[in-house]
Amino acid sequence: MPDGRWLGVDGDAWFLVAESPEGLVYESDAPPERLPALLRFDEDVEAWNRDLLAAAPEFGPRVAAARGLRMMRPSDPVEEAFCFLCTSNNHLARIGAMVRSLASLGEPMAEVQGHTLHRFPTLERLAAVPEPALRAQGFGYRAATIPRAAEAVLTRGGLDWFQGLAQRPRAEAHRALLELPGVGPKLADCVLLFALGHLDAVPVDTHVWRGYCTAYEPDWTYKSVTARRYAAIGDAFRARFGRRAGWAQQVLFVSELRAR
DNA sequence: CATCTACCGAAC
DNA sequence: TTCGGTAGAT
Repeated sequence: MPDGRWLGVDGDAWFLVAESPEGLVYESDAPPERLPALLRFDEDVEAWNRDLLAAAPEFGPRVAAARGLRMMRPSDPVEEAFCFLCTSNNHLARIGAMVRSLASLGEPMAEVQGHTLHRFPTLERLAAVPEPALRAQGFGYRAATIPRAAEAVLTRGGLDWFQGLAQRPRAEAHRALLELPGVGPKLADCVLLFALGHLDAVPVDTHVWRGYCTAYEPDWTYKSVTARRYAAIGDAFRARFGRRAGWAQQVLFVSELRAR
């Protein structure tokens, strides 16, 4: 919003959030516990950081640099997956435009501050979107993968199948997500970490790769991210940080970003 | 196994 | 011209 507030949707709820010296002040159509749940205010981030520092003291400066970071817990894995489908090989401004474009295909759910807010479109709706329509909206080659990925999810059982991945072992759920068109190892790990509650998933993007190579594998710096090296980073994080591996990734990611 | 290239727009 | 995940070829 122009006034610095943030207006957004998660699943079937909208939130209008402002920062104040006393903390977050917000309006929403959801019960009061919904935003704290979305931002994991019910979790003890300081304890997470203590776990990180106990396992890796060299994370000290990164933990300090990542102060204020929240790892979100979005409610709908479908919404999460298709938003992440927009992020591959892409920049933030364009991602935002694409996500808003997808959202506009969903059912209107509220009118807030003059903005019409929409639920994220259903899998059926996404599967039926003509590729040319998305091309015209600037989706580029993702215009083809988005409807195909929606079709692939429907073939496997739709939303129930997707939500069921939260109960499967992480490695198995990762393999299942890789079968979706346009979803590679990084996007699969993002969906596992944020939407499916697999807190030991470690998405490796360009920033995490750079930070990891600098700190732990200097010989890899000018090499490419192969499937083997990708997996090795996640395994190393899980061996070192256990259930905090995903949080360690978040801290590494944000500290790298903020150092640029 | 790893490396290369195409994909599409944005930013340099 | 470089950047950035995925997919397919080599």
